[in-house]
Amino acid sequence: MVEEVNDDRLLWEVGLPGADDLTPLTLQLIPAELASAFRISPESSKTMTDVNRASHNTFSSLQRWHSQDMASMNNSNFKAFGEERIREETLTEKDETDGSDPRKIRRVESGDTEEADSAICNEDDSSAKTLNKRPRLVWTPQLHKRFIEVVAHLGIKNAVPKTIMQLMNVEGLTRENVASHLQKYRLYTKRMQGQPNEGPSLSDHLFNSMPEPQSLREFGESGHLCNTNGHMEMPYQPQMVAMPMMGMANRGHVGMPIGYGVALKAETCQLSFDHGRIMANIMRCSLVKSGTSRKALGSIYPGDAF
DNA sequence: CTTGCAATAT
DNA sequence: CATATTGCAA
Repeated sequence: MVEEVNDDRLLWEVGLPGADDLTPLTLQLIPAELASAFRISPESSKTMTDVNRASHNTFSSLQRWHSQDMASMNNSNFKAFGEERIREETLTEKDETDGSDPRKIRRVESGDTEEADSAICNEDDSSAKTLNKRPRLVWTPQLHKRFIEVVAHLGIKNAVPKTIMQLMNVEGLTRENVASHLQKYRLYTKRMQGQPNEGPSLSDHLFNSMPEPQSLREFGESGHLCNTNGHMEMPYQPQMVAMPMMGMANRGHVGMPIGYGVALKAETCQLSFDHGRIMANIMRCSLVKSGTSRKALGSIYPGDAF
């Protein structure tokens, strides 16, 4: 899995919109007002040459960076994400175009698809038999962050397992997973209120290592980030970008936070690395109604990783 | 049917 | 310890 990152093309193929999904170069992509609203500098007309050059530069940067920091990438973040990724790929299997309930994916087949599985949960076959069990979820920092963000954006009122699960939008994540984590999280926060700061309980690494959600909204809340259905659109698509970046990509700001049920669909973007952060300059993009394209490069909302 | 919780199980 | 399950009462 990880090795595939070495294939440059993969970076651009995995998860990127297909040619048909993209707005033709000839079209004006962002209305002036929208552009200013999101502080996207006025678009100078780009030619195919510009686009290609940008792509090339990006490749170069990535390659340089990749080979240069590959060593340091061998640690926690990277590995943690790798695990998460495997899980998602495993659970996702084929069907990725909506449909069906991920919970039902109880691994009906029995022949192959073993490799990933066995790595996580091997065990004897005595009782295993046809009982294909979903590997236990690992709440990686990335996942937890996602969880925290969603919980923070929902009111305490709405922060219930089902809703959280939906908003997290992580393939394979079940309501039970969230419920369990939520239960634990609540205990943690409660315990933290009583004893504001105590000995860094060597336990809750995850919770403790993370800044508490600033605005735990008391009420339903509305406005930004929520569409008329009361749902937020912020797909979690870790497989979108080359893996090595994931550990450090957080907090990279791309233009302006975009909410209001709108997602940024980028055609090409140029990435650079600054102080360990990924800076992305979207050269061509279009605003799409959120939820229409799960394959969009990414939806951006305040604080989201890119 | 979903939640929240506590007790258990893995 | 971290998660998953289960049983029950809202």
